Amino acid sequence: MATIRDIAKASGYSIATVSRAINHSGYVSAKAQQAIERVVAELDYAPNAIAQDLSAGVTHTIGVVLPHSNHPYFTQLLNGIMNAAFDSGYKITILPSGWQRSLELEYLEQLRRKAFDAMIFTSHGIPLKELAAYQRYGRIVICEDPKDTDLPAAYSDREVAYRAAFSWLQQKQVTHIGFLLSRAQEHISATSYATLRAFRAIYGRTPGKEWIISGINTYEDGYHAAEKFHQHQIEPEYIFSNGDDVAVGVRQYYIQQHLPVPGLVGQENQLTSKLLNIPTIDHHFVQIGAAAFELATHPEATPDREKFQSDFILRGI
Amino acid sequence: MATIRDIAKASGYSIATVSRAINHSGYVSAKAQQAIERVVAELDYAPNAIAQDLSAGVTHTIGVVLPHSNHPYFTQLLNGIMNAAFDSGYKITILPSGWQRSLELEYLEQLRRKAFDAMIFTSHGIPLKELAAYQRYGRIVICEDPKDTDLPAAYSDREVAYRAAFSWLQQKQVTHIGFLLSRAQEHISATSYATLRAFRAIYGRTPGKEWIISGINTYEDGYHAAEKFHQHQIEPEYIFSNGDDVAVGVRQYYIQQHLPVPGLVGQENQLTSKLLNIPTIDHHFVQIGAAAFELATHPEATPDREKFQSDFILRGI
DNA sequence: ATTTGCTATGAAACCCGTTCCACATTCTAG
DNA sequence: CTAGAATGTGGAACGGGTTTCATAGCAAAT
Repeated sequence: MATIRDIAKASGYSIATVSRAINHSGYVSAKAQQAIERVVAELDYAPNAIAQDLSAGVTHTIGVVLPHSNHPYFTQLLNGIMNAAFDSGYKITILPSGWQRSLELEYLEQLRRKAFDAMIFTSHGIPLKELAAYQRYGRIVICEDPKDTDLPAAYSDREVAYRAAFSWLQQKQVTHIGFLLSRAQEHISATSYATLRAFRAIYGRTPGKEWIISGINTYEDGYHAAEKFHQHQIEPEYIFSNGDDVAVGVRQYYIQQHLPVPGLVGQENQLTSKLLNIPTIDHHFVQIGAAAFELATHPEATPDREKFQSDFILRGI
Repeated sequence: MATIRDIAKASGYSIATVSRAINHSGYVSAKAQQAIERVVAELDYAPNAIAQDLSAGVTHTIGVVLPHSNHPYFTQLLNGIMNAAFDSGYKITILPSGWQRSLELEYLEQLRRKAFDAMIFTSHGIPLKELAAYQRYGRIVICEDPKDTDLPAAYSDREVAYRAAFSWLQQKQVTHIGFLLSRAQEHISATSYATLRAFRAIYGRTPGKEWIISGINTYEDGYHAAEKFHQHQIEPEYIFSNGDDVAVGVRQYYIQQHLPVPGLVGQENQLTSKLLNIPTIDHHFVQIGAAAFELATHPEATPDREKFQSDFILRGI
């Protein structure tokens, strides 16, 4: 491949002039411009992107940490991020983590090594405090409540919709509710925490442990969780699920066992809940993804927190 | 940020020795190693990834062109690619294209400029011939039949399953079949072409134009396509859909209109078809994605074509 | 006639690593 | 004891751009 020095040599101008000509940064005579352009075309020259990045000290790349690529939460966030990135000149690099500490640290290390200009954590295994410490190496945006850290964040006020949902259930005089929550390590799962807090706010009590199953994310998880409820003779009137697919998995279990299907509340407002007429919660993750991208690429953004209202979508009354 | 020259200065060794110490490439005394490591720790030094890339002439990045991020075809391919990339040391950059020629060319330009080591086109708008011409700038892998080009490819032999499906329909004495195909520009849509060819092979005839609707990819598209059939008094016994979600959209339309739902055949073997007991076709795109990644990262691979058998999954007989 | 202010150009420094190669030691085998 | 091998080290080139700064030519302003 031809380099800028080749162009300089072949055109008879200096590399400085060639650089100026190529970047149209002025101070190039019409004659020089033409001569250089001809040589560029002849030698099929294109400036090396890595060299430019090195020189500029930026990569125009945002690393997006995705623990789990099948869950709609992440798909929706990613879509939002990509929409926003579309003609921003930024590239998006996907960093699958599976919530593994070692992987997350490895990606943060890449940030330290300037492989990315910024990072977006759609979710995280390592504590926020620790994450915040890496901000000195580059901008880090998270997609949940940043708590007492100073991390920029775009996230959903999940409790708004959760409370609406529980109020609705309370009005229907539903008392026995099963909870299928996300990750097992409850202290780091904002979702699970918000769910239970909203429940407590409306119902004034805490659900018994046997009514909660954690680590539930997929259709299959939902199916097995329902099985577990059944085996332990836990019979919820309603099951509050972490995701529409989860709800559908639950439903599938009861149908296959020829048991009455309990009421369901899903999350993420996906095709499946629409299809089966299941009430759901929309956290507007596509919007949140877009907001996260903006926060990542505009370090001077103020405020650097964006909280979105979640909506409870009533269906199949 | 500290650079390798800072470390050299502070430790009293040369940058060559520092580089060797950091990369453990030998010829460094224990004393030097220790001294250098201490300074590295003190100055919080980490080698700049861009500089390394420039020096090495590689980016360890694969660009993946995705026209459409919601369709399962792309999601599955991407998952396959990411699985394979996982601990390969490669990063995956997503390049949304919407099948737009201008965008695809822009991404190819980036390849030319060495922003990626290789590219995977999960689908493409520009002709294969043109794509093939860019191979001189880097490896380009496609996910369909490369035809008469020399592009490396991982793809599904769609016709195997299509024929199985049509044979099954023929045995059931189904004669009126509606087709919901993907892109409108039929000459570049391998899927649509394969579908119709398989039909012709089994049924010995070509479906009438009024039985084919193109540009159908989503649930909503399916819904509207069904509406169109209905409005034009086209009443298929079976509708062969481009994707499970499409099939579900079709079903939704007929149900909402209180019309009998025609038989359906989906594609991609997703949750939705499982749920509604709709026969479907599995093209194994996760595997294909993984294969595409391997082809992209092993330029010397032989053969550089991998064709996967598709499977017709019979359900709801 | 002199100063000021552009335009145009190129040498050289800079971004930050890796690696080649020359040179000095220190082993090791014959 | 000595030639040859292996270890340790650093200067300098290299990867391929951008940018600063000095210099020169030339026109407008004083």
